[in-house]
Amino acid sequence: MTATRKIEASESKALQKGQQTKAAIVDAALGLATQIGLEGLSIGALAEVARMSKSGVFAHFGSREELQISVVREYHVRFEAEVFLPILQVERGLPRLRQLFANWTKRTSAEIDSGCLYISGAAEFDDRPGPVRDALASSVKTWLAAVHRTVVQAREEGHLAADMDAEQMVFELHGLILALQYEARFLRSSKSLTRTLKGFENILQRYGASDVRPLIKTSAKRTTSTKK
Amino acid sequence: MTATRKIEASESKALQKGQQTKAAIVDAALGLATQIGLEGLSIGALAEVARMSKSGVFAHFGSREELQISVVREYHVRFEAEVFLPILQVERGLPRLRQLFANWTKRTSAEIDSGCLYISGAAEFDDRPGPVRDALASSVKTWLAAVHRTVVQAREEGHLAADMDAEQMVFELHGLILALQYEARFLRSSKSLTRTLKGFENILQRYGASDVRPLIKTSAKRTTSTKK
DNA sequence: TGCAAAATAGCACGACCGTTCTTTTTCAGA
DNA sequence: TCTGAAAAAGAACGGTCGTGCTATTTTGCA
Repeated sequence: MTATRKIEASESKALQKGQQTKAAIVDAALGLATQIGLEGLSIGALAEVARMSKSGVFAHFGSREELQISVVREYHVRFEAEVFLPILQVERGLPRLRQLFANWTKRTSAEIDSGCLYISGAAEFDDRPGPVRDALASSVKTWLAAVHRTVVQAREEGHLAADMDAEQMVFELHGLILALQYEARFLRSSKSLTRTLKGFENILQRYGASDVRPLIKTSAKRTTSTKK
Repeated sequence: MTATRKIEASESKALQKGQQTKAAIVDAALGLATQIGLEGLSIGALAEVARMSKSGVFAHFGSREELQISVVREYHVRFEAEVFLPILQVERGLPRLRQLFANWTKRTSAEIDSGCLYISGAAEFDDRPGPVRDALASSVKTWLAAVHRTVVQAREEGHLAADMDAEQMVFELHGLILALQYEARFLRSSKSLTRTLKGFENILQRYGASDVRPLIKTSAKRTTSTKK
């Protein structure tokens, strides 16, 4: 009893300290991975950035693969916190969908210099099965499902056409983001952001957005749904 | 003079033989690169596939970078031959644009197993300057310019709205292809092809295509004109 | 057929990789 | 302050990498 409590206490304290530096390592690893890719992420380079020894870094993960998975998980948390969670405070329907795409676009634009793990990771692991790929795909699917839910809500609120295809719309929105990343980051095209925003308005119009405005502000006409 | 001719003759013969095996190496390298990426392409693995020694392979290129560039160039040639050149025999305007996108989609679909160098390469080299990146970007820009030209022609033929934004349309088409590749190859979604074709029709309608035919229902290869 | 030259092979190098094992340092709790 | 465990460092391993250098084989023409 007493012995057990003692061990637990020391463990929890030690874990706190250990995971603190581990978090710092993951933070540095995330920076490296978004720049040179998950595959290019090496423990030696990471140790140099983190100002630690190779084995010191390695001990926190046990394998390179586990390190990569930790990076993916951390990216997921940050992506969610930056893009998804804030939109929950915007009223359901078209306003929230607009804010979602605005956040998504903003994040992707900010990543033109750093790189998006969901995109570079997909290219690296698209035919490389394993837990890293699984973690990546799981995160992306979670996000796309959230986008889909937001679209469906907008339809339910009557802000989109009742017979519109939500999955199709998500596919097209995803395409805009991918094109933004590709043309801005790889082709260094400066017009990509404008094209993306314009494409979003086109899609909204296509799917019968009742209120097609280029900007986000003001309130929607109806907050209650007319049709399910 | 005689010496010159002799040297030239022997060189041309030797070059024929040399470049013959070199072509075989590049062919094998292309297969490897589309699977594991340009960065993952190693001379050792390539030598094994080509059933040659490492140094035997290496001698043909002088550096790994030169090998990568050769692969990019070969990919460009094949892409052009498969996607671009055939559409020149279709009448200008909307029919040709339709055929272009059909070929593009077809190629991308076929590459779900093998991988598209223009997409994986972009992710790998988006912030890695150098001749490989230049070769990749140059090829992609050439292709996108061809797409743009085809769109402009369709507008000039009166098949698209006179005031439509050609660059914007190309951007959105590119997004569809990228989403197709991403969702089919990485997320293993079976609906991607249908979504891409539907998205194409949406875009055509958006930009005022005078002849909006659904590509999905009519499986027959009914082109508006086989020869013009 | 002989011969130069091209094509290919063999080999070794330094560098970096992930990983393991051992030793040292750090640090919280009694 | 002492102590034992956790954290970090150090060193070494087998492996692969790209790339030179040197032989050997193959090739095409006089």
